[in-house]
Amino acid sequence: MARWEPNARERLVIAALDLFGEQGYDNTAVAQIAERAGLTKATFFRHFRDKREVLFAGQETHSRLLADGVTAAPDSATPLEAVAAALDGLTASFTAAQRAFGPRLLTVIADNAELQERATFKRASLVAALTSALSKRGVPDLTASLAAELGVSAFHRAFGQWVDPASEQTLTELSRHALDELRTATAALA
Amino acid sequence: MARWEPNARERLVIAALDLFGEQGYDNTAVAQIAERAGLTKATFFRHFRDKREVLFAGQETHSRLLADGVTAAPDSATPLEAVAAALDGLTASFTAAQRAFGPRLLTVIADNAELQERATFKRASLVAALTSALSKRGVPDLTASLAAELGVSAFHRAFGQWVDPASEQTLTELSRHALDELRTATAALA
DNA sequence: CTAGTGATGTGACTAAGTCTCATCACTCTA
DNA sequence: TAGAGTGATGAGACTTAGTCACATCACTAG
Repeated sequence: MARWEPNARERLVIAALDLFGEQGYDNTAVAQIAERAGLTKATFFRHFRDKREVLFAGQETHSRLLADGVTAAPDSATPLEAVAAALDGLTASFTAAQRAFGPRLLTVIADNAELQERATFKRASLVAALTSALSKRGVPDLTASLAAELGVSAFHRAFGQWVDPASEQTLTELSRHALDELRTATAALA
Repeated sequence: MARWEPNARERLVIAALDLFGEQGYDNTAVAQIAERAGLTKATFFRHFRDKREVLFAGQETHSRLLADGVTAAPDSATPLEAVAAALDGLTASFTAAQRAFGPRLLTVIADNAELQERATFKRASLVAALTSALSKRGVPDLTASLAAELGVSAFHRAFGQWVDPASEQTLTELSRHALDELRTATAALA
């Protein structure tokens, strides 16, 4: 038998998602989340910087995956091709569990301004990570940030579709398709 | 003589900017800001939703200006031309006082993660306002959000340059130029 | 068997943000 | 001109996010 029940972090995330769904984010205290997970408030804050973060844990990993994907792309790849490669790496990392929790997660976030703010910031962090990785390949600043923006847009659109139980395509497929659409729309713009 | 000293809101903004600059955002309590402005904590929160908001007041106005600018653009205007017109309207609304406070404002924001998060969210609100105004003109979704993103990017780049005391160009000129550069970079992308 | 070590609990503390009620200076109206 | 609003403010209590110092406890390495 373990010293403590394992997976404290995961238990906290699930408790939080459940409670936010049942009562709303504002009506749920951190102490209550911790209690449902069999822990205390202090332990919650050892795992997450703040109350919002419990729904966004692990996003640093996504930034890393994107950056690594860009770095690993062949020198001959155009900026958008490097972004596409990075998206393949990122999307491949998603699990069925993440898909299953997706709809509830998106609903809870959509219902609360604080959470939308955090989500927006996380999105911007992904863009920044991609931009910086592209810059290191010698891509000019403006081009890099545009390509990064397209990549993250594609990912978010794809994630929204993937999470729909009716969807039958892979997250990777959806993401490639979304990036293609965005590239086309971009070409039509200028 | 007035019932109360006028311009409570403005006094709060200035007190906050001063104190954040002197002591840092985290080391400044709302009660302290209110005190320096000759008011109390409760009054502060009657003027601003939260502590961050004191540095971002009036941004709803910017969203409205952008949306109105897009709506007012001639039917014949392309999406990017409508965005350019909206930027002209927005940038024309900025005052010398805003330019003077700019550097301190940007410094304070750059030094604090909470404030960066709020700034990112405000930026996203501008993009959303522009996107929605473009959609109402019949611009397809993807095109609308891309054009909106370009517009807000241009504005932010321009604002950063304008606020530099060494700069001699108008905010409007800088913004037009930034949008041109972004359009060019976009064309090179696809 | 003992000295760590790392995750957790405890409880006190600060400050953000909310809320209710009182005040006060001015305005409008009879 | 008295008296009834009115709107911005003050006072102060209250909840909860977030921090911190210190204790505990179960396991591990020597």
